[in-house]
Amino acid sequence: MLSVAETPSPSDTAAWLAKLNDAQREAVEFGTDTPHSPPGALLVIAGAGSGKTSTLAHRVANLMVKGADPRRILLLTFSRRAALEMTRRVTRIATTALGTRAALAQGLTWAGTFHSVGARLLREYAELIGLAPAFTINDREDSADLMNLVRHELGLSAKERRFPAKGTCFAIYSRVVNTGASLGQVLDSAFPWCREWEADLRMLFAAYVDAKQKQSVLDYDDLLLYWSHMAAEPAIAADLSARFDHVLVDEYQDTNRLQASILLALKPDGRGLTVVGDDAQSIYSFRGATVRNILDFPAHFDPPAVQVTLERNYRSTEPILAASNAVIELASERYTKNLWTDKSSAQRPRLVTVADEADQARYIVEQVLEAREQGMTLKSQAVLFRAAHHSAALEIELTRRNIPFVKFGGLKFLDSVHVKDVLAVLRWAENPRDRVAGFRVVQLLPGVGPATAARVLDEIVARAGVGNPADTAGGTLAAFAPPPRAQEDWHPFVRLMSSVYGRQTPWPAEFEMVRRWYEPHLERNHEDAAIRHADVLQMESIAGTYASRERFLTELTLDPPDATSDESGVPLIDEDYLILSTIHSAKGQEWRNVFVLSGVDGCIPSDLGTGSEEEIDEERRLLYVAMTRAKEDLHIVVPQRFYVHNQTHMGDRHVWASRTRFIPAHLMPLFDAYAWPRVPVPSAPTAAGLAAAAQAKIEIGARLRKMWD
DNA sequence: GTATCGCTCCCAGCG
DNA sequence: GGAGCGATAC
Repeated sequence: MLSVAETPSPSDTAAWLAKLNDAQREAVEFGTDTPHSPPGALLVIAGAGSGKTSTLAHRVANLMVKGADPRRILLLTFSRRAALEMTRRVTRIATTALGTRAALAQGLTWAGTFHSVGARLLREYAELIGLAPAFTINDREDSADLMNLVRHELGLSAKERRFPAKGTCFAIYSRVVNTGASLGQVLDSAFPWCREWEADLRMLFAAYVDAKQKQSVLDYDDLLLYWSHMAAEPAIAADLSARFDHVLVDEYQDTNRLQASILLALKPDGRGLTVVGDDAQSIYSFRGATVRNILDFPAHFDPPAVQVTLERNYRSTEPILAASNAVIELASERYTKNLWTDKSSAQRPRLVTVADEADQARYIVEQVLEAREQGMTLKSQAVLFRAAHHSAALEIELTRRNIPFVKFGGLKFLDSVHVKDVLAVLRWAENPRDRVAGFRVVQLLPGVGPATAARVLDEIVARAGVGNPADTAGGTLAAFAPPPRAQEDWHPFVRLMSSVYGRQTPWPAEFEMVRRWYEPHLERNHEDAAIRHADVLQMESIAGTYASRERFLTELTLDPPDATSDESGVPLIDEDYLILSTIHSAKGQEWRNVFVLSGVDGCIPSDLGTGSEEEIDEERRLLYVAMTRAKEDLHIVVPQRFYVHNQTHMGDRHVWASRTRFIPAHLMPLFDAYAWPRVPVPSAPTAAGLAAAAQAKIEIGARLRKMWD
């Protein structure tokens, strides 16, 4: 990604740094001469494609070269994928730079997401802060389920006016935690239709927190919240912050206030702290991220953090960059730079008008195959979209044409019922107090519903008292009198649970045992048991790669497989396949050929995200992120007509869409605009004439078809 | 108390 | 188009 710097490097600079440009080198070398007594904080503003990952990796490697202990470097990334990539690159660079000391690079063990590092630290310090070390972690769905249990117990579900749904309750709670704002503020700004429930919500959240603590379960937010409180506790704070000489954070524009507070607690004076990000690519405010973190970062410290800006782009051609810059320039608030590049090209980004989603799919397939004919692998091409379901029509067309693809983002493996069932057994085994898991598992038995399940769980907790419920839960189940209809299934169930509570079968054989127990229930409950069974088997092979049940559960919750494909399972690594991805999941990546799906108002911006100026600006940044993923060729496809799926019997069958508002008419000269399929027009057609002709043809065709709808 | 059916509501992005 | 809910049947 880096190209050779235009000025020769000074003679005292090591050869492995010579490839960096001046700004990159400044970021890499800042303060590294005194790695054991680092100077103040460093902020690197890194534009799209400016060699950010490489710069950060070089900085880490450089710290190690100058004598920093890799075991005392904390590297926080946005995703596990990014952490792996970073570790890989640091190792490679360090191997070049360190020569015989290259093995040092293996010591970089503290690289991960805020959540995974938090989970690891919390297990270490659990006893000190009154947390059961065997705590289990609820994903978003589990958390919402627990919120729901509590909601029912408090009688909030029986209000005459409908109380917010479980997911909404959890979203409100999560936002309060992550933004540090008050409940009232959050309701006003993001959930105004729930305003009337403030008092009930407050009560619900208190009970939810209480339930989590009694059950020794943490949700995602708790991983940050406990960490933040732990870091603020004087007795632990000193120990915690002394563990790490250097803390480096990637994608800082997408951190929230809670995460910022953790960093400040770890490095109050900013010494040894490096954050990297780009405010133009901030796209996660829906989960509490605030661009203020990066904007206000320098002023947090005295003296203020040193700022380095990387604005040379090594990724995209000049026309792609010009169009991207123009799009982001229209933001109402804008803080940074224009990117520049010396990669020239005659090809402007394309703005392609097609009739409808079916034509959009056909256009993409045609273009993808044509590019492949010319030697561009499928893997170096990607289709990006705002929401996971936007790619439905395309997926059908790709399957029909036998084009393999892998889709990132959207519905997760872990969201399916059968996967959650199996995981619930394991989570309940790990932590018998986990009520959501237990509730789910017991009800798998035919004849057992919520009432029986609640009684079973109550008895397990009562019998265990303050002791370890894993010791007594098996006995409690054995002694329990099941309802008559569940009689037959009860014994195998007790045998299974006693075995897993007592850890009688080593991991991963235990998984197989659980799977075998689950199979008949799977077949009984699901028509499509065969497909689901394949998922469970796939999970079993993943389970085999983890050292223990606890590791498996933690890792799977914090880093679920993020890709799905047409067939179950991800294609083999050496196969070629097209990339489909939500724009959010495309963060940090790049492809030679990029298609942006449905560049229309209602999709980008999403019709759900046009409430306020801030929301619209975030949607604009999303388009900017999508556009700047492209290296050589960029297609923004604009279908003119959408079928409405969610309609009443006699409802209108389609809507007309217009080009995204983020590309207004005066930006059109930056694009190569045309309609597809191309329509032959006699005598020197103008682009506008072509488009109009195509439009007319489309409209007439549509009307003729509609006669028979 | 549990299972099932049909109706209604609501719909993104993610660790 | 799917999840979640209430009403109804076992």
